[in-house]
Amino acid sequence: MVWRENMAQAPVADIFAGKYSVGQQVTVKGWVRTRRDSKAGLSFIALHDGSCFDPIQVIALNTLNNYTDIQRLTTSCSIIATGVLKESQGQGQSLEIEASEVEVVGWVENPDTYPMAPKRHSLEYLREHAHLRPRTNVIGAVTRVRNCLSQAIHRFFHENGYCWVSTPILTASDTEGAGEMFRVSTLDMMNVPTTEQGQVDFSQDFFGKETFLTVSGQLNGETYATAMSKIYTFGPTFRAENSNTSRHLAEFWMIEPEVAFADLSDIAQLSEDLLKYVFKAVLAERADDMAFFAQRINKEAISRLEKVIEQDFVRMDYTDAIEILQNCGKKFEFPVSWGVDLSSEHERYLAEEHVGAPIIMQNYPKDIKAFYMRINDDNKTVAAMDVLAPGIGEIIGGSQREERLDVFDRRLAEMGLNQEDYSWYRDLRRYGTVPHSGFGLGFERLVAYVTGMQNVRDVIAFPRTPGNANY
RNA sequence: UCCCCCUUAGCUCAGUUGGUUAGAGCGACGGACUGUUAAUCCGCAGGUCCCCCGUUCGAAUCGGGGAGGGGGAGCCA
Repeated sequence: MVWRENMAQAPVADIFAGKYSVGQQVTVKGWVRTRRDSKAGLSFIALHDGSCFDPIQVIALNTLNNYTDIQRLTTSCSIIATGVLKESQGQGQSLEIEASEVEVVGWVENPDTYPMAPKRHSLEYLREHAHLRPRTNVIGAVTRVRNCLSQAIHRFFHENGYCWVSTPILTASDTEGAGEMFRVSTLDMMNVPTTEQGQVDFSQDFFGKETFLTVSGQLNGETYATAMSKIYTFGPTFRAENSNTSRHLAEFWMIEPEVAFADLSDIAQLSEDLLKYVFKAVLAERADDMAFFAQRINKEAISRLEKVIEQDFVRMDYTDAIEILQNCGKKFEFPVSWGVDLSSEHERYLAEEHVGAPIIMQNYPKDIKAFYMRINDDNKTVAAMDVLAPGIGEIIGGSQREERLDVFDRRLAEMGLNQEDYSWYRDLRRYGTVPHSGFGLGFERLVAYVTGMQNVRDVIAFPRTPGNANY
């Protein structure tokens, strides 16, 4: 064992997992959630250390020499408690620690104004105290589930022979078409160098050209997929869009698998397998946190995941979806006809009412999709797919990529894009081209869907949104 | 970027057609009680009614502007 078990500190999760036996001496380190005093001459301290949902109960007898201090403990004081692990005499918990020593490491000054009172707070309020909110039940649970999902995603890809590629965050490619980009520059903004034409002279900038934060690792990912066969990226992504919704962040994390010798149906199946795998992992590994979400956030948090794991995702062609929407007898704010992009109300109707489960929507009109998507034989649609989840909407967007150089060049020309700007991307089609496909999974949307949390700002540690980069 | 809503105690919110001293619950604090479990009971403290300007004898309340927050739409993941 490289990492020796630290006998001086027992994670609360390990205690509840039975890694310590009753009668054994243990030391726990963490923060006070609540303290209750009994006239029987003892205090009950609920201590949490983030390792699991439940706090451990520490019994502090009034025979401790610092018992008067212990009676002043309030929420979030940090303590180290050592004592014997015992079966609890009270209801509500199986195990507790009868402390022989309780060291107060850090007090909470002025408990009256400490922002995280032991009571229910609104999620909006917690957002405004983002540095203290991980100490709460909700955000602690979100944080563990998020971690569980991250680990499960890596495990899924690893077990299936995928290679994790870290694609660049800084990019000079401003032609990715996925949205507004953040500029990255070391130029003196008070004294910007200009060209003779009066434009900003980016040749004097750090990289000698205009650079941005990435909006997608896909194009880079394709280069590695056409060598390593199966790759994925998992990293931060940036969009400078002025989006103010519960589903958008300026900085978010995205998982982008890219697979050579794979067509649209392969990638659709991959998305379904991946989601089911991570759903199972969360239900198995974070039952405690999921029970909390089911109790307090969304009654169906667990049952709907169980249901989704059981059934096949419904595959639906865009063209069929349009027909369903036109014939469903429902009035939509935006009328539906073949060629229009589906809006939230349409996607929500299909996923939540018509099907009641995740939908894999496929084969969209080429005019509403990106330049790199593969043209279908009908010459009207492209091999694109979106996974629409009930309650959250688009969670995955992907496609088969256009691998035929002549078709690709024609598409570029149609869209008024320059071949020179895509020289290395075109090379992939010139040198040993191969059908390949991939998708992007919005990680925060995934965490929100799994937990039932309604706003992606509550499932990332420090959300960045227009007008807000605090902490 | 567009539409709508909100801002009153540490937190969540009431606050009548504009009227004198702005309320409740929770939290905090003090006490009672108790192998308790955001426990219960009693008590106490706590307010720049988001900011600025205006209308008025008088503004938490009405009008204008600003700031912050939320929901929805679009963009997308």
